[in-house]
Amino acid sequence: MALRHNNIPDVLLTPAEVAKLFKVNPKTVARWAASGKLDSLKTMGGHRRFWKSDIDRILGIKPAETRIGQLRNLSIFEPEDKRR
Amino acid sequence: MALRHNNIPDVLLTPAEVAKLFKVNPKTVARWAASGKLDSLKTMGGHRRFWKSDIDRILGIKPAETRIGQLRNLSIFEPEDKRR
DNA sequence: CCTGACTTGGGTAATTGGGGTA
DNA sequence: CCTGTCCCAATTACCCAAGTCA
Repeated sequence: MALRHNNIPDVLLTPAEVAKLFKVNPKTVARWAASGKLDSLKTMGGHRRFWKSDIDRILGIKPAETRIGQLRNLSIFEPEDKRR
Repeated sequence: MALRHNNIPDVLLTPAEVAKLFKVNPKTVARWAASGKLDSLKTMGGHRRFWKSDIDRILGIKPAETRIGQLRNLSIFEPEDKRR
């Protein structure tokens, strides 16, 4: 799994990041989400975030790892006595 | 294990942890709390902590799919109207 | 030519990110 | 080192008009 500098895997992507991957306008990505073509969740402020696993699967880059699987691997979900 | 106001066992997350989960800046999480969009409590030093169950729910993760969620699924911790 | 479905781009308001500071 | 707060620029959401095409 791709790890960031802080050892936390990238799970969500911003509209701009998705747009760069597909080489489309960020506005187009928003329309994909609005029309249900691409699943997304929203921040408390209403901005969209996309599941990296969805994007990877669509791009055919990686054998899809489930969203839950990715989240489970986050260190903050480990038992507190085994952190760090 | 921290107990929430409704006596349901829960886990607390720091602003940085919540920020990573939502792929936003920690300062954004602080704004959510300051504006009442996200429930939080404050440590004795004035720093915020967030309820993991809140984050899970917003992210669209079913309780059964998380560690703490497994505990919450015990019927004795479930609200009457939601027991199964 | 007209029509309906769809896509694209502009304008505006709101949210977010990053710097500086405490 | 992490966080809270303020400021300002960048990003995004949403609405709506203009354009495309069958």
